[in-house]
Amino acid sequence: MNISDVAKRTGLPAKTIRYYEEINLIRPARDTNGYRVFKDTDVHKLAFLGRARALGFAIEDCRTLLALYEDETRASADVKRVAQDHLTQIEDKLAQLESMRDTLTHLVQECAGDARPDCPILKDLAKD
Amino acid sequence: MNISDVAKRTGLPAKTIRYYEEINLIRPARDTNGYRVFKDTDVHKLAFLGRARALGFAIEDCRTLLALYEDETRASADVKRVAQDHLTQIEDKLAQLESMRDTLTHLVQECAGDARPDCPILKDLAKD
DNA sequence: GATAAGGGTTCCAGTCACGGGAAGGTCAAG
DNA sequence: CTTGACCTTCCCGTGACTGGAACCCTTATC
Repeated sequence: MNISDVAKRTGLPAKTIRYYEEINLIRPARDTNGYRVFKDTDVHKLAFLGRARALGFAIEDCRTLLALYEDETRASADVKRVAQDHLTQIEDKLAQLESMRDTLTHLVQECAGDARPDCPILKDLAKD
Repeated sequence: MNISDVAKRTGLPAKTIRYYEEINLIRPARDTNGYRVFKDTDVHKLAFLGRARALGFAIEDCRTLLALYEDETRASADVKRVAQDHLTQIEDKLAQLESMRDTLTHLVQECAGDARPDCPILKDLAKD
């Protein structure tokens, strides 16, 4: 299978697939003409990576998860720890964004949004 | 005032202040020895920028907001639009993160997290 | 007068996970 | 034989800094 077929199947851009090879997440074979040749296992790994990325895991986490996936003697605790750490980071980020949203929502509501220069948003940003 | 004093006052790292000068957000004067010399207006601008960044505004938005702040004939509608657009982006990001959090929370709960290899997290990532 | 500490300066490289685009090789169809 | 759609590698740019090297300036101390 060539790269564009794999891209269609996995939903990943070809660029991304090449990048994943470059950083050794996958190692597709090569045809005599230099084209990458993907086996089902490659496609499967890429789909795995795509889903892990969609859950927000960093590339290095994805590498770890893939290694755990391929290690049949893994402990589920190792997987859980990676996921739990990531979940904690997401929750931190959420709290931060919610705080921003709350402040911004308030400021936007206060602002008349007309032709006059008076603006509580700027006033807040410029407060001493 | 030298850069480290400004860093203390604004809470911004000196590196960041130099960066803001490099991209022309501020233009501090220079002493004969080459040191940056910050006036109160510079410090004020930097504090403004720090607060805008803390609300998640992109640097280019900060540039716009600063320009609006300094333009006494601005329309508050222009400020509000920038803030509203940013707020919308934050809400999109929030929805995305919440979706990740929900999925991850569920998966983490399902995972035994013990020495056995069986793991619903990996199972989910590897699903067809 | 030498030196050391603690400022300051510039410049370069790295971060993260790709995306865009150029230059060029390969393949199947008409 | 050419056209068009593939494929390849390589290099640059993204955002907003951060770290570090190499070097200059000032002040205090020995």
